Amino acid sequence: MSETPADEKSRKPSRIQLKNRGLILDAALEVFSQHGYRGATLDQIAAQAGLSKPNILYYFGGKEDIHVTLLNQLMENWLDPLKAMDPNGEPLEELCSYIHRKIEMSRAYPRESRLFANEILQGAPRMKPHLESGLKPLFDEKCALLQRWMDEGRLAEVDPRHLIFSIWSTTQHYADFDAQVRVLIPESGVYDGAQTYLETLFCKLLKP
Amino acid sequence: MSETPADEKSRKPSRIQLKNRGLILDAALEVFSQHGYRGATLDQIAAQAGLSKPNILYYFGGKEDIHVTLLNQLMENWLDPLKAMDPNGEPLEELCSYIHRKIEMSRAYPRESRLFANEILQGAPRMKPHLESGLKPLFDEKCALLQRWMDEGRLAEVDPRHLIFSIWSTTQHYADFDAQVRVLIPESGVYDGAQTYLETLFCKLLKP
DNA sequence: TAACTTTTTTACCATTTGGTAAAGACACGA
DNA sequence: TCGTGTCTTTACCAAATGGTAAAAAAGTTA
Repeated sequence: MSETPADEKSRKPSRIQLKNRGLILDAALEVFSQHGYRGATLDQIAAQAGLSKPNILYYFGGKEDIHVTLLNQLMENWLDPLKAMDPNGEPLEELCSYIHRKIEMSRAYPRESRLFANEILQGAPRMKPHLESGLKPLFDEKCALLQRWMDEGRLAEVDPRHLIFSIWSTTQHYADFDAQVRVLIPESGVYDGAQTYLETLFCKLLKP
Repeated sequence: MSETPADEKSRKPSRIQLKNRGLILDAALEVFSQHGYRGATLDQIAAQAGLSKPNILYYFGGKEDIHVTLLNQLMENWLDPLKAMDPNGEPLEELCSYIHRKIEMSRAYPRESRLFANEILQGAPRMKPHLESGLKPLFDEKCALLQRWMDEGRLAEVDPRHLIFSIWSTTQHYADFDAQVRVLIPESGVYDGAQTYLETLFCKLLKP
């Protein structure tokens, strides 16, 4: 009669379940984003969450289950800024605000960025399907949109695919390579400088 | 009387030592670059190298020793392209050929790029000293050079530090996020497209 | 409060992992 | 070919790791 909370079928999660699953996912995000999947241990996650290891396995089916849950959650939020690029907006404006959102995400959610980076670095073993089914169609759609804007002469002509790559890489760099950035630019306010610089970079490139 | 080959003092490494240390380092590069330090195992490295685990520990002091050796080796080659930026050259030309060299390294040495990315992602625990003593001075020097060029009106004015970051991130992206790039651009010839795009990007930005 | 369910802890276990000891195989100069 | 030092293998080990069973504790509800 009783069911594991992790079970899809379980009716409504109790207050305690909600709280603890949240604690665990947050702890796991911390640990996975720092050490990658194989480098992270359940003990570390347990310690970070302030729970015992068996208690964690009461809420999740196992290490992999936690990781997959995190990646699924991530994928949704991660695509949002790109989705928000409006086909009916002003091209340059849309791109600038896309860049702006991406930098903001890098600043606000560096752990998520590193979790993603780790997964891709290691060959995306648990995420390739998601990339193909979720990211690829969106990517193609937005590439087509950019191409249309270029054909209409509203943006300078460049390869839209590499354009998107360069936006991703430059913005995520500040989260993913934080350790390096901190060494080279000890002061704070790095993100503000990045914001200004990247806006210039892409505006100069794309102004028709 | 006999000494470990790993010992600094050992006279000259024998033919066998040279070959096997090479095999091991190459195997370790493969494994570490894919799984990060904690995710890699000596057994994997041993299998990849075609040697037994104890045999590997005959040539290196331990897992960490191998990793550190790799990182040291890496650091040298990694700084070369930046070092090669000539203060007496033509600014735009120097920067373009720097970008060119960086892309070539991304194409030719993706494992090295991922090894580095992994280390930084995880907070650079074994590399922070190197970053401070090796990279930082060079970075500052080249930033000053770029600033001078800008002051002389030979380059457009931008923050040199973010300029360098953006060159690093865009070029290394193709090695580090290879798994993602492959999903989104299945064809070959990605690097040629990147070369063209990035040259446009930075030329438009920097043309005075 | 009594009965029942949900949550947490304690005590384990099998496997993997980094590493070692010591015997055996090999290379090579005298 | 013999002996000496170099290299490799076999057989281990202690610690760490993902995971489980089952009892104890804490909530919840009638």
